[in-house]
Order: sequence, then structure tokens, then C-alpha cells
Amino acid sequence: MKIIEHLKITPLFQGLTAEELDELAMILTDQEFKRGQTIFSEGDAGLGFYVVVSGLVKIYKLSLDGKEQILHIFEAGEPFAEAAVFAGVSFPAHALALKNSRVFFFPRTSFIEVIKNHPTLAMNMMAALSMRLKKFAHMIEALSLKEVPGRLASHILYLYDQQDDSDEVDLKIAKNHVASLLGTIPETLSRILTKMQKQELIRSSGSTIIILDHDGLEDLAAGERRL
Amino acid sequence: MKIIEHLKITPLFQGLTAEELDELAMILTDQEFKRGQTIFSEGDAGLGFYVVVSGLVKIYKLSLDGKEQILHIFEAGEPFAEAAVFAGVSFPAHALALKNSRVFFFPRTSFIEVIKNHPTLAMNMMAALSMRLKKFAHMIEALSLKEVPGRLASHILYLYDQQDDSDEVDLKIAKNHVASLLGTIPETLSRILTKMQKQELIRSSGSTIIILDHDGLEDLAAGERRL
DNA sequence: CGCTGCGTTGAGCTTCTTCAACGATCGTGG
DNA sequence: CCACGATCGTTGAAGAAGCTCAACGCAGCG
Repeated sequence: MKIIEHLKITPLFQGLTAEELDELAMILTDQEFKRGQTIFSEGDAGLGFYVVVSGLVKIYKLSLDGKEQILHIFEAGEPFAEAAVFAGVSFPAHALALKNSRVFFFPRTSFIEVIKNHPTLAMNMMAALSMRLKKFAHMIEALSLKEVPGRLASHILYLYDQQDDSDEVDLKIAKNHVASLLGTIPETLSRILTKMQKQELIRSSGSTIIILDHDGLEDLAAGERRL
Repeated sequence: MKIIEHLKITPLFQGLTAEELDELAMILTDQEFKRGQTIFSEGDAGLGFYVVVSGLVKIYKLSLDGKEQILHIFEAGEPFAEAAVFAGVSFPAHALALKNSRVFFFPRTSFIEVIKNHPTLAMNMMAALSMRLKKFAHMIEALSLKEVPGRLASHILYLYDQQDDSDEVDLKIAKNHVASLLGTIPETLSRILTKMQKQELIRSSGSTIIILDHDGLEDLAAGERRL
């Protein structure tokens, strides 16, 4: 698949003319990362941002004693590390490929030149940044106001909305990572999944969750019920 | 003080020409809120964004059982609720005036017209959104990877950096609110402040903290030490 | 076949919250 | 100016939630 084709289906670049897409294609670098490979580390100079073409990328923070908090998991079509470009700072987190991944890299200075002259792109970028902020606000709320069962229920329902149709939801990442995304540890996650099964809220096998009691999960997510 | 004067010293509007500032002045509404008054509530339609002219505004989330998590405290010159404008969604949190406050309100549609034609403003806005994201990422990291003493130490040092010069730091908001900002409750905060005093890390009287042991606080903030 | 990473379960412990009581402070109205 | 209520702040005792440590099963893969 050609570069332009990929750009065309990237939400961030919707509404751009063929010329604008060409301009972007001129400045980007096509990069490959193997599963487990680091894309950048916290503190690295933010010389540009990325768009995932294929694969899966996690953005995460580490504490001194090695505990990990995942901030994002990005799939094909999603940009990441854009904030570093505009804030003009170093990356505030680590990025690692969870699967073999292909990404486009847009160098900071060239991209700024492009975006200055293309209001549509700027509007798209502001919308993308705003959605990120909303997601983060939601995460802060979850971490501070909800207990782990609530966060998990909320996450399962979020996945359900994303992957519409059936009651069968795919976690898409290892339970390990789900724990880190929810701000807890694998042991706690495991225990809570077991409890949820005992209460007939879900059925879990491998990385597939079958939702048995929708309303029950909603109540948990809202904090109106406990396990 | 005239509206234009206020706009001129607002960081978000730095680098704009006099004509651009005039355009902005044309579309804004000048509003006053008394201490304790709600500016908007979670779920309200995001019809525009605000800039604090004077006073103090808190942005916060509430849980069902009434616990509060503060996302931001904004002072003069800072914009808030910009994300709702570009994401085109309802406000994801509540806003309330902590002191009698004056704010400028910029209606969504008019502002979008302006920003489309003024790249400098767009760049400033992207920078502002990016700084917000960075702050949120930091908050998520703190909530998930640090314990309360670490978060408090980190917050004190943050204030210290903001209010340069002396070792005397002003919390600027009630301890109540500090607790909510750090994702904990007043009781816990109080106990930890007491412990920090006993260990000669700080001296606390009212809303003023005197830093006695800088390195000790750094170590706490980094998680290399406990109380 | 054995290794490594993932997942589960149990026991004990730490941290934080909850509940309750009480003192201090501040602003307001009498 | 004082009295009052409201908000804020502190301290104690008990309980809950989640983390640590440890052991073990299981699967995938070289």
C-alpha cells in the first residue's frame, strides 16, 4: 500500500487536499519496529511525532521500582507524541512496539511549516489533542474516584462500545497490560475477574470476555455496586 | 483595565497583531462570577471556552458519593475548557469560581472562524493543549505510581518552582482543595503534613509551607524515601 | 525438552479511607 | 462588638482495599 493511501485513511488527515497529503508524504519517514522494540524513551528530545500505520504501540511511564502505568495503546491510524511537537519539550513517557509495527515519523520543524499554512490540518490536530485530553481526564477520574472493579467494568464497556455488535469483547492486549492500563497489578486484576465471573457478570476465557450482565457492569462502573 | 490590555498579556494570545486582538475582543463576552458560583457543570454543552481575567477557578470531577477530584486550578491569564471547543463535545467536568472572578467567554463558532485564519493563534492553542496533556500525564503518573507523601512532596516542589525565590511556599488554596487535587482526603493530607514536620522536612503554618529539607522532599517525590 | 513470560491463588501487611469527635477560624447578622 | 453557624483542620481508632511476596500451573517457542 502506498504512503498516500495510508495518509488518506488517517483520521488526523481527513479533509486534506491531494496536494496537502503530498506535502506530508514529502516530509515523513517510514519506520519499522519489531515487537518489544523501544520507539523512544522518556526524556528523549521530541523531534517529531508519529502515526501508527500498522501494529500496536504502548505509551507508558515507569516508576523507580519498575512499576508501569500505561497511558495509551495506539492502533493503526492513530497519531502519538504530537504534544511533544507543540509544547517543544522532550517526550514525557516511553513508547514501545507491542507488535511488529510500521509508523510514519513527521519531523517537528517541517511539520510546523506545513500546519501553519493549512488550517484544516490545524483544526484536525486541535481536535485530536482535545480528544486526548478528554481521555486523560477520564483516566484521572477513574484512578482517583473509582476502585479497581469499577475501572475494569468501565474498561470492558469501553471496549464493547468500540467493537460493536456482539457481547464478546476482545481485550486485545495481555491481561498484564490491562492491569497496567487500569493502574493496578496482574494479581488484583485476576482476582477481580474471578469475582466478576462468580457473580455471573462476565465469562472470561483467555483474552476474550463475554458480557453476561450489561446493567451489572454499568452499575459497577458508576460505583453503584460492589463485588 | 481595558479588554484589549487583558488580551495582550494573556499567554495564549502572545504574538498576535493588534488587528487580531481586536477581532477577539469583538467576539468575547465579559463575565463575572462570585466566590462559590458554578461556571458550568459536567455535561453542559460546550458552546465556547474561557480565559480567567482575575480570580481563581477550579475544574473538578465528582463521584456519585460526593468525592471530588480537582483536575485544574486556574489563575489569571489561563484559558480553560478549550478542549470542549475543538472536540465538539459537552464539558467533561465542572467549573466553579473559588474567588470572585472575572472571565472572558469566547463562543465556539466565532472563535473557530478567527483561529482558522490566524496560524499564530492556532499554534499557541496547540501549545496550550499540549501543555495540558503533559500536566495530565504527570497527574496520572502520580496517582498510579506514587503514594500520597510522594505526591504531596512533588506538589510542594512544583509550587516552589512556580513561586521562585524563597523557601516559603504558599499553597494558594485550602488544604481541603490540595487534598482533592492530589487524589486524597483532608484527613490523610493532614496526617502526612504532620509527619513531614516531625521529620524536619518542612514547617507548616496555615497555608504557608517552609521548605527545610529540599533534598529530602526530592527523594520523597521520586519514591526513594518514605515517611 | 526446558525456558520464559503469563496467569492464578493464598497469606500477610501497608496504606489509605471511613467514621467520629473536637478545636480553630472566619464572616455575618443581630 | 459579640455570638453564631459554617467551613476548615486535626487527631484517634477501626476497617477495607489493594499491594507484596511466594508458589505453582500453563502455554508458546526456541
